[in-house]
Amino acid sequence: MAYGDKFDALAAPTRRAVFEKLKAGPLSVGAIAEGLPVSRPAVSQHLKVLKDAGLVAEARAGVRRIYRLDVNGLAEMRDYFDAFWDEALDAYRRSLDGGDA
Amino acid sequence: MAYGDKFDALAAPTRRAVFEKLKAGPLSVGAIAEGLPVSRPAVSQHLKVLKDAGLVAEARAGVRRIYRLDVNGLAEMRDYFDAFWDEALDAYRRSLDGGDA
DNA sequence: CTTCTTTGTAAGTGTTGACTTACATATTTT
DNA sequence: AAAATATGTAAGTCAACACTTACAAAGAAG
Repeated sequence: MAYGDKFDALAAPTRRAVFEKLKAGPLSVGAIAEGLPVSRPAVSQHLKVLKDAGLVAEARAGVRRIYRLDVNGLAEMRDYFDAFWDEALDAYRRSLDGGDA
Repeated sequence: MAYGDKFDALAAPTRRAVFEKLKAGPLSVGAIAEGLPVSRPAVSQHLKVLKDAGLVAEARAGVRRIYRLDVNGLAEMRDYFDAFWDEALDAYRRSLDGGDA
């Protein structure tokens, strides 16, 4: 739920690959694992991390599980960056103002 | 230089703490380490990772080294998110259009 | 109901990396 | 030039974690 978990989740390259595959649209676990250089269980584990971090969501369809990006989680990260950006620029402006007056 | 390194760099909690401290403005290594629950050399190592990732920059001032946020690196991450966001929304819209027509 | 498909989970392994202490280096100060 | 300050680097340790294979579960299909 915290953005820290999201950064953590996106740190591992394979997990980022999984994440980026879902950018094109919802996919089953098998479809995600296809083409990736790791085993299918590994993909399952990565999906669990991404899901716990709130970056992907899951829907059951028969025996398959369809994963998709979680728009709320994405928005949280974007907001974090926007806020960070604002604060950093703010501090920079302040340093110019009162820097050596 | 790739955004992957940036995600990597921001994955470790202590390193994120270092990063966030610099949000308020440039600081020396000692000042950054102050209050953090790790040794000063650990902070030096974290700063190296952040610098290699292009997230912070360094300036020498006498015997001290002043670290500050690297605005270009921040912009790269923001751009990555913006692009990701756009692509994801695009795919979502396409799925609504041709989904079951 | 048995079989096949799709997925999650358990257990084990090897590597990475975050951290520590000890030391080297460079600049300021006296 | 000697002492003190501020930092980077080397070496070693310990835990976390990404990955594997083997197994369990649950629904689809024959």
